Amino acid sequence: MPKPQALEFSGQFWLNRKGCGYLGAGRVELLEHIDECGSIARAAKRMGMSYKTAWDAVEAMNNLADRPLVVRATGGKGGGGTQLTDYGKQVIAGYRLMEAEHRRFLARMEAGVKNFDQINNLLKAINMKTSARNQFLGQVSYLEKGAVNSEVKVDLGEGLEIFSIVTNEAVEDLGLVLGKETMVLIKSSFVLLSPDEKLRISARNRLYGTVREVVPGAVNSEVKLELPGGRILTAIITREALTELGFVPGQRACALIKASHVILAVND
Amino acid sequence: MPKPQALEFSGQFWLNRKGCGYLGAGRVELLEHIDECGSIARAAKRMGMSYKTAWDAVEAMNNLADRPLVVRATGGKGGGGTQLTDYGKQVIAGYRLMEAEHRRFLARMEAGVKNFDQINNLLKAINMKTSARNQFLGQVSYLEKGAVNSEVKVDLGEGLEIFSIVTNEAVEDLGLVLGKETMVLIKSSFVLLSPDEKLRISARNRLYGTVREVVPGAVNSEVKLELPGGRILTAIITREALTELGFVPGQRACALIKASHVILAVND
DNA sequence: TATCGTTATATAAATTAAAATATAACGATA
DNA sequence: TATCGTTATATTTTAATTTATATAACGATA
Repeated sequence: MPKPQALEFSGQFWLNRKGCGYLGAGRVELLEHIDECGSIARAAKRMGMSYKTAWDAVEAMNNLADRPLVVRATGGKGGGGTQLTDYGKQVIAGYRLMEAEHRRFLARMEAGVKNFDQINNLLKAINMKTSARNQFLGQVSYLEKGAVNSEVKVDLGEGLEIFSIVTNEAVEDLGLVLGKETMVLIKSSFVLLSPDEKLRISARNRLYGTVREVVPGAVNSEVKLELPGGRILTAIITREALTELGFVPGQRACALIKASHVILAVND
Repeated sequence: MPKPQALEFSGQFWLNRKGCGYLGAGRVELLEHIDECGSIARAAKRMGMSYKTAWDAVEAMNNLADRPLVVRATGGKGGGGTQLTDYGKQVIAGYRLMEAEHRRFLARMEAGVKNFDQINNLLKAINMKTSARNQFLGQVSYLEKGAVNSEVKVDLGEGLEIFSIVTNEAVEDLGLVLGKETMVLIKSSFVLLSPDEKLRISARNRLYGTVREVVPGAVNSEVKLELPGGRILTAIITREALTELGFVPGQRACALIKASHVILAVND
């Protein structure tokens, strides 16, 4: 049994295209400096890179990208210069996001792995894909703690809000606070459907939308409801309920979800 | 808007200790070759590495590890040789696991990111931590497809089995097949508790264990049940139920969980 | 039209990293 | 005690990479 000593996780990642290096940490930094300086030469000097290396990098990136990342001008009032295109700025932002996600991944590994004996099980919990069909992203907009459970409201935008009841332990563990970005998971079999838009029921969550698809089954049927913002909510209802209530595409319907049926998940 | 063209994600990761490089892809490969050859010299030659580089690597690893990864013998019948220690083999296995996890992470990123506009939302779904308190790892041991839903049985070992009802869509998406390693998620509020070990109820899952902890609350109370194999199952029950049924630590109890309340998650 | 600082391109120099080579020490074995 | 193939260590060569340097083209501007 190894001792739980300091083990630091490091890593890097980059994007290739056609087998060639396309975007890496150094190149993105270079692009950012170019954005600030307006010149390849100054950007290279600023980050201690030779001009040739910098120029080659820019050339390679521009060739591999499906549209230019920079526009280069030679001659002119200041002798020329290099500017990022809007697309170039998007690419940088995207790369930074992915890089942050990669760092989180490494941090999670480091935190989860104290020694090599437990690795096997812990690792498998890091990267998961769930069977919950309905997954929406939003921000915590309300949080009320009880003795054991907490009530959490998540704002999904487009006027959509979801209430969830989770344990206080979960609130602590997930670090839920107002404004925190949170993923809402709802198993499709927990979604009740009603054609009545104004019914009185104890279910805390009522989402109104339009039926988009109906897949009948022998026992259960699947109904897809389009919510504001184009989001799709999948519901599983009994065949009996389907024939009785008769949902058809285009029809308005109301989805009902108990707050205690809503699972929350966060990113960090 | 960029075209959704071939974007390959690459990356590498390694472990540091005291700021120095400790374990990387190349070094692990070297160790594996040493394990097969029984000699640093032959291992180096086999993977096209110079002997000095190999020797330096082994030296550095042995110095940084908290116990030796290899034992080196000089002289002797065959002139000497190098063998991996048991710990060294464990370390290799651990590294390979982590590496596989890292590759999966990159593959998920690559699959999720078709273009740079959607990155933001998609990425956030990759790395998640859920509010479901109960998470157990097992293998699919039974799978029966219906018209819309499938019934899945997951074997958790120690005689524990969990049934789950998920949509066929989920079965496809998660790639569930017999033997597949699967994580079982159960929200603690979906767990019913009964002191009666032989009750007749429609809940598909019955897990027997011993009460380990009781946290009373104003409305709901939390009860932790120890299952075979030392696993802990957390249940949230109403205070009313707690006083009526009177669970106390040490008592035997039965946890009841509807199959449709069980969420499955897989790693790949 | 001469000037400017940059891009664009090539070539030489220097630094670095890796590999090849050489050799001593080792200790069971014949 | 001479032999063996390995570990252990230093030294030399080689190769690859990077940097430095040089120079032409550029085009608005004064």
